[in-house]
Amino acid sequence: MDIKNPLYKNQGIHVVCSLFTVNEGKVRILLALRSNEPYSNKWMLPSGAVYNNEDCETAMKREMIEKTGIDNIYIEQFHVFSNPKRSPLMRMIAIGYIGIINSDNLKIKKKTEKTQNVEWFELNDVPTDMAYDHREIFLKAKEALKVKILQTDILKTLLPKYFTMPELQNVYEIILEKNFDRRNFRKKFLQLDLLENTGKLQEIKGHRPAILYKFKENSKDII
Amino acid sequence: MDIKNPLYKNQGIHVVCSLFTVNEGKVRILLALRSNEPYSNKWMLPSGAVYNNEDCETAMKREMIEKTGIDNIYIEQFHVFSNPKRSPLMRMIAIGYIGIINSDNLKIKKKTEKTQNVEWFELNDVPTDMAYDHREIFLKAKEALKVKILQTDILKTLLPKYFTMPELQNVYEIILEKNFDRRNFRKKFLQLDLLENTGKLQEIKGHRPAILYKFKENSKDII
DNA sequence: TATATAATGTGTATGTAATACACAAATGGC
DNA sequence: GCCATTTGTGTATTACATACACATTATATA
Repeated sequence: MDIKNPLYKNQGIHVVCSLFTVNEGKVRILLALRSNEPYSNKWMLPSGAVYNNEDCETAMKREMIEKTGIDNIYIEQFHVFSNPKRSPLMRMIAIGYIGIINSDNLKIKKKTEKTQNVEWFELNDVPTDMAYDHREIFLKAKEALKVKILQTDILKTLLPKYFTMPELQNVYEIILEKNFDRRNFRKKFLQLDLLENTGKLQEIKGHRPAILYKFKENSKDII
Repeated sequence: MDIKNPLYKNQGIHVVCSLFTVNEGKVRILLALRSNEPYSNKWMLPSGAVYNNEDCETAMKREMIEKTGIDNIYIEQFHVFSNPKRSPLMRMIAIGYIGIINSDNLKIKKKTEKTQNVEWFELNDVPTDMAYDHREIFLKAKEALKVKILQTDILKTLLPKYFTMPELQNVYEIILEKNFDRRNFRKKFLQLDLLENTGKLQEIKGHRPAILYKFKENSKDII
């Protein structure tokens, strides 16, 4: 970071995103591989500095497009990380964001000069030795996601357009780290009146295919 | 703010606290009167700059002691305010905190050079033309308090040591901005097994006095 | 074509919590 | 002693959460 650049001279404010998606029934998070020091060759959460002419949300979306090529994500701040030693070079606080995107909308743009080497990791496969305090940020984001999946309608953003009931249940079980009874889960979800049976079936071999559901248009929040 | 001071040169990070308490059955918030420009003579939420050798929580507690003389508060961050125009002099982001203190613990220290003119306002009497974007921060803090009163045990910190069931219900009704049935509220709260009947009665004239309750030692969170 | 395999889909009974609602009891003031 | 005011209590109904077992639909294979 060039601290002479007047856009963020001595600014010390970073935004950092834990971007979640679901695809092939797995919950995944996007990481970027560092190519420079410090923490060269370590994985990190996509992040960047806030310019003085933008708010943090704008900065976070701009950084995501620049560094990962991913556009049109839903983001929400969840925690500020401000340990004075969290960055070895200079004092940097980080505004932590949760990002949500569904895998249908996932079109990674062309690489540019700023684009980093990014990859989706299953939640269980996230490396433990990440750059900076990003491991801590990731763990706290997972906790924030638990709350949000129960209290908001981010689920609609997270899931692909069509999904089966077992897939939906699986996403809940992975995020909340607990298991549900299949019959009760289905009953509860259907009576929330959020889902629409598309009449179509999953294409799968070897056993009975599941019904494909989608979210109703204009369905209200879960709460 | 002296931007040459190396402790927070060009730092641009503020912490700001919405400190709540309950006394005489009323929910109140602490405001400070500005004596300097900008916004001279307007009320503001207690706030201050984060030094480079401390995290935000430490800075918030230090500022509260310095500016208001109030020590030993429970604080929790709830939102970052980062509109580039929120402060007219320079780019300042604000980490918003909710603070909770019970009125028994409220010993305001002696005035010092830095101490501001502070006052407790009932939630309904908070002035609408506050300094900076502090009105917006206050409104968002009230919303965050609604969530926290339902999902955490801040209630124990908020209330004085002894309180009556109608007082408790009143705090809930003010914060959540809705009314409860007296019988059901009491039943629900007692079955949570958080309260202890002290056997004492409220001292009041003109009608039946209410029983004084206190929180049980080591009682678990409400959730 | 009959059977096995592997998953999905469905219904009912029970317990627990939320809601709705009306009257009796304790104090102070007159 | 009676009134005014506010607190304290119980019960019936409804909605939601939990526990649990068997039938159905598809493919694979003998």
